[in-house]
Amino acid sequence: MATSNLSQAVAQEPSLATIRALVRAYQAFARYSETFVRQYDLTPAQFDVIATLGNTQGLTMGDIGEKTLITKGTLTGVVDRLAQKGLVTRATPPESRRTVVVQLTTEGTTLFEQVFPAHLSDIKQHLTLLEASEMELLRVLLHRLEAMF
Amino acid sequence: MATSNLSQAVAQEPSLATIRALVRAYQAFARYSETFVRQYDLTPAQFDVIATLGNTQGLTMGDIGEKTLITKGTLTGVVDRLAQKGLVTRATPPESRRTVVVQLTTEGTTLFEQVFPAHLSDIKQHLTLLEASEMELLRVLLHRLEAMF
DNA sequence: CTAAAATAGTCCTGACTAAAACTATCTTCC
DNA sequence: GGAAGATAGTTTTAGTCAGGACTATTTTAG
Repeated sequence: MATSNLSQAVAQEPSLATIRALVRAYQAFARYSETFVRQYDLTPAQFDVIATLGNTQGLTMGDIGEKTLITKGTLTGVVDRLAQKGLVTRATPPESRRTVVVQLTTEGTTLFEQVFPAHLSDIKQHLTLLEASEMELLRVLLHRLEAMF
Repeated sequence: MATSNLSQAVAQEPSLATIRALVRAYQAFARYSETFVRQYDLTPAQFDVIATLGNTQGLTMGDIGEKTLITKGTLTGVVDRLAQKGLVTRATPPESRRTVVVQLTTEGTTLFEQVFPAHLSDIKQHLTLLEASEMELLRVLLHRLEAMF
């Protein structure tokens, strides 16, 4: 379901077990998240775009790409499919005819209001087994790990 | 470069900052790892297969899929490309003509012996900024996080 | 004011992703 | 031993991914 990227290789080296744990934890979360959003007939990328557009007056392709980390070439196709489903519209503002503003339709907004809070509360429920202090510690350690690469 | 899967959405909810940190740390590592293996003209998936086949007498497609978490349909294409580069061979053992045993060629073994240890020591060098006790703590917390999904 | 450079999106290519359909080969069970 | 079911790989389909080429605009500089 997701790129395993080294998890297997790294497993053979005991001192790198933390990296393996990182990959596994991420994959577990990504798999769970994907299963959730697919209940609404959305791919993870499509959900990301919907979630990003929620509570805005529309964003340019560039803005969306920057926030979701989806590269522009890919984003064109993702927005194509969302538009085909009737969840977003594309518009070219007259004052800047080379930009494209993507906005949720009424249906898109309705879907956003269903799936987004549902997903967040769903994730939060899963996290109750870690205490707040542990959660904070984990967050800090992950930040430091991120900074090493 | 990798699926952002919710990282954007989650960012808006302070209590879910740890999930965001998880996604970011994973992405930083995955991006780094990918850059490394691409120096050897390998994709992450191809590297995973090479690393899995190293120090074995050959594995079946099923075995490789199980260890790398690459689904069988995808694996067919990955092995195709590795075979085309001359890094692996496919063979059908006479005692089980429906299985395919994939094995590193001499060139594949040479590449494995170059890229695998190099990558491991490279990663280890990046990890020196965390102390052993912190690394262990992070590993344990990640395990617990993984178990929640 | 116009030529050159930068910018915004789209399109194209090669690779990976999962899932499901399909083929070929075993195994099981009667 | 032969039909039914399970298993191993391949193929197909739709979507995502990065990177680079391409088009159309806008901006900058001379």
